[in-house]
Amino acid sequence: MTVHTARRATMDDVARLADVSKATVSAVLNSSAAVREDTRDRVLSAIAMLNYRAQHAPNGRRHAERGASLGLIIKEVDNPYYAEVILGARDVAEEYGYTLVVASSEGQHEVERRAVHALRGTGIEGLMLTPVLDETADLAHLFDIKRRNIPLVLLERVRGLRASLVDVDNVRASRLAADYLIARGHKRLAHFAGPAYSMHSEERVHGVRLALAGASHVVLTDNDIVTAGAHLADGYRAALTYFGARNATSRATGVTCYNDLVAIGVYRALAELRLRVPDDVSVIGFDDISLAEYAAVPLTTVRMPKRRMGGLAAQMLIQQIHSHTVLEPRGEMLESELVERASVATLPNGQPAARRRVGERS
Amino acid sequence: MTVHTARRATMDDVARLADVSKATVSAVLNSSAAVREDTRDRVLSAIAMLNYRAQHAPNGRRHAERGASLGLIIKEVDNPYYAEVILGARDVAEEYGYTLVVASSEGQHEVERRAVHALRGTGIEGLMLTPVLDETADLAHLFDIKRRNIPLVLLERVRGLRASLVDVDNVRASRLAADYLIARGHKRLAHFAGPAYSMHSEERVHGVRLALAGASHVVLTDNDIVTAGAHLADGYRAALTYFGARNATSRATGVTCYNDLVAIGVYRALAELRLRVPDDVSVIGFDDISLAEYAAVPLTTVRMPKRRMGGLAAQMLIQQIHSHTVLEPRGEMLESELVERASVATLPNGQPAARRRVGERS
DNA sequence: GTGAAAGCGCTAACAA
DNA sequence: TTGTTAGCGCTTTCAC
Repeated sequence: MTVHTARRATMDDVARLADVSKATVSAVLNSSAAVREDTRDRVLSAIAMLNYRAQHAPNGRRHAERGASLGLIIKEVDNPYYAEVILGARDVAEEYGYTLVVASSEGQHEVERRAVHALRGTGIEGLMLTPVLDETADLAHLFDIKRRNIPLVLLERVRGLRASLVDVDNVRASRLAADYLIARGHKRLAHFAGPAYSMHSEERVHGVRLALAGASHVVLTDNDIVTAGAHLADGYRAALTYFGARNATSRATGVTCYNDLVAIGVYRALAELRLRVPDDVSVIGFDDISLAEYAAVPLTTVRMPKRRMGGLAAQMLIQQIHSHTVLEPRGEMLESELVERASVATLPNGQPAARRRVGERS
Repeated sequence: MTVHTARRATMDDVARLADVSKATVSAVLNSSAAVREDTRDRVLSAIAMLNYRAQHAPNGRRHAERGASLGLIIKEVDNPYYAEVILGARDVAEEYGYTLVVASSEGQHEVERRAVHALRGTGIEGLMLTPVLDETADLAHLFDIKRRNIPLVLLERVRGLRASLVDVDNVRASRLAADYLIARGHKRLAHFAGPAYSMHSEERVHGVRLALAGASHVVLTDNDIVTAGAHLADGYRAALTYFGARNATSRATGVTCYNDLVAIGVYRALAELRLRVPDDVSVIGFDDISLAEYAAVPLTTVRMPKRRMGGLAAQMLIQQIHSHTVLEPRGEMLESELVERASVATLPNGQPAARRRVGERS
């Protein structure tokens, strides 16, 4: 009975079938005017009949009324770090009446590209982005955003793209974590690094290397920098391999990790290998997710100002949105600090632990 | 110099300022046709001048081309449970070429309402939702979705709304967790419950009560059901209060928790109170987030099929979207299972632990 | 390469 | 309560 047209049903189709005008259909859809019961029903069943779904209308009042939204693209859904960033952005967004919608690239460049495209299509007012950086990185979709003058804030630097940025000096933060281990008397270090698509991971590795460069009596070979990843299982596997293949004289006594999740994974591997934290191995994490405080051995870590990063990014984005002129890109570097807990031991010749801050403006 | 109009600049404004036609502006924005270098530049600087940002066009080809998206509204950003659900939904969405965009209500009904509204406005093709249920729950925005025939899948039942559903029988799952404790010889139980806005929390409390009803020799007073929440800190605080105020004879020897996060929070409180898991207190979580396996004492818990829930929801949603007819709402109940790890002790008269499954179809 | 004009699917104003 | 008509801002022919 039904005539199957290839195209999607339109409001006109519904109006025709229900034998009313488009205006009436619009009215029942939006409750914008009173419609008699039976007319309403006719319209509704016509909608059901045709499986009609409204498209978009770029129209006067209504267009402004509908809740505006801000987009955020992250790289890992199952990473509490991003959860905190989201929360920070969300709070500010809500405060200004925006709904925050988030998508994740899961570290895949192509997915990021499509997400940007899709989000752009959904009519968000502005976009925050933690970019995926791989060697093949094609930035076309980002230049597209710039060309269209869509407000944009980056949460990790992209070389060659002039855009607002909120970030932390990861080199410095990571370096001072390694320095902390060195100051505690550790002579042999290791670093469990993050995923390849992360500029932050690169920076953190670099920070560790810088610390070592300033301490000639401390050892860290290329084999002591092991690629783990961003998750619990990554740290677990990497540590199992690293410590499983080494004895007390050939392994590091202190390790820094890409993030807290990796550190907790390392914990587990250590436990299985009957190595105690911090007696046998000292561990430092990164990010300071809430879990760090809840670990059996509370984790010493570098605190990232996650909520502030998200909040500030949203703030800057909204500022761009509200501006009547094009704003100059702005770069904000936030500070991090070392949080001392119980996962680092002071070795015989080390300086005793004392609260110290990392990355403060002198 | 600039004349400030209240309204947002339109394509016409840009065209006029650049002294070209709208068609040309459209061409440079979409790279849909070749435009001479200098014309392009004129257009681009006109865009910058006016801070023009494109609005939406509900148009022929282009409209279909732009990446389609699916919406998902969750209740807690910083809960790994949802991260897994998202991942499941995301995988299926990607498989079918959709981008998943997620928003969070953070348990607030009003925020949910606005998120639904905003997402609807962004032109998503369908919506998945974990509804906030509070006493004042106004369902208008959900009926709105139905009225507009926007494909919808619920991830928690809403009374009075006929819509597709993916869920787990939480009463049963929770009940069997309590049964497990009873079978291990525990005579006094407690339950650390979740947030008020969660139907699942209610169901889990109910499940515990049912288990108790079938075991007259086991004690659980109203005081043994304590409202904690959904996070680490909630479990920590609740357990500190509960166990801090009781001695060995007046406290539970086995507790079940709303979720794993609460359980890990309970762990910490117990450690501070010098109570050991499972020697002094046995703990069961809920959800089986990956952290459960990584806890110092691996956590026994009820595994929710999180990824499958998300994946199935997306599947059902896409099916509705692709359908040329309106589909009947479909309800899928998924199965959960008890995962035995190390956090439950068998008491003198209890049956020894043995792998057992919860909620299997006989 | 570029512009004029027609049209997209929708909402809004007003008359009936 | 309903239909007519006139837009909304954008894309897309199709001449030139």
